[in-house]
Amino acid sequence: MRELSIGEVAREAGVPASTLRYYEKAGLLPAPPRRSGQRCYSEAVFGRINLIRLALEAGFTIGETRVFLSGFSEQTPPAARWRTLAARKLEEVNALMDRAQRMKSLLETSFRCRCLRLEDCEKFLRTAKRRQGASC
Amino acid sequence: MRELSIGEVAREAGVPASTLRYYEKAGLLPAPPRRSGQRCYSEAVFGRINLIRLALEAGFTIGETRVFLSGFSEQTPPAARWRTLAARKLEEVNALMDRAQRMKSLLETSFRCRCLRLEDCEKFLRTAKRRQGASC
DNA sequence: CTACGAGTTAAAGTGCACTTCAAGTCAAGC
DNA sequence: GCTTGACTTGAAGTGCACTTTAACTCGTAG
Repeated sequence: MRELSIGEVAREAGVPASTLRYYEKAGLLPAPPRRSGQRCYSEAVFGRINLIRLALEAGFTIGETRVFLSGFSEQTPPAARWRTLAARKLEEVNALMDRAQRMKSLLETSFRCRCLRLEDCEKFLRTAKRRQGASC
Repeated sequence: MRELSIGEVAREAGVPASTLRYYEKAGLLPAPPRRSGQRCYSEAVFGRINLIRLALEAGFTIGETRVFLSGFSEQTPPAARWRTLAARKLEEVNALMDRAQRMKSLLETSFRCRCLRLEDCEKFLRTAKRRQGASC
């Protein structure tokens, strides 16, 4: 299997080397073996990096992402702690999608309509807050 | 129209008073008239606060939110700058929803399946990254 | 008159996710 | 042997969105 320096991993993954070191110190990336002091990665690291980026971009903190990842690497069935986190995060992700959807509606509507006063769009907002589909 | 102190607004809107002052200094909330030095809000402030929270929760920065709000309050047709921002942000919101959807799929799948090794789920991830619906 | 709670300000502090810096190590090329 | 470039470390710095602090002013109740 191909062996990669931190610079190569950084280039291919599109993540700064400093970030990879940071993830390692934070416990998100396992410390790879060293060749004369330098990190020597296998290609498997890319999958791990993708998981980390996905989790962080979905709103996980570093600490939560660590638990999330540990849930995958344990040999035992998913730890209760991980399942709890996953369930809670699923709700958060749902809430995030809700907000994003509302913002999206608001942006799209504001392209179509020509509210001259903020108040009008606040009315839209109040409607959009609970159910979407109001006209402005 | 009802006049409200910063404390009342804070309580009813569920936002700390310090945050309202911060929004004012940042140019997100218009400075309300003062009664013997103290801020005297009208109920209209709640709509504005809702807009701000929605924008921030959808990933707008403070600066972007300021432009976004100014687009609504101008008497002229939407400023070009605002339309540009809105278009760009619409794309970002779409990307955010994409990532959230992938994270959601990943979380839901990891509830259903029992990956014993991280690698298996990385395979899922790679599939999920482009199109969703892979089985683990 | 005094005490109190709620408000005011500028300025400093916080937590997160990185990023940059300073000083040093290492292998390869000239 | 010396230089170069990529790497190493711990520590300090950055940007954002607040939050806390310190010292102060008000209006009202007792």
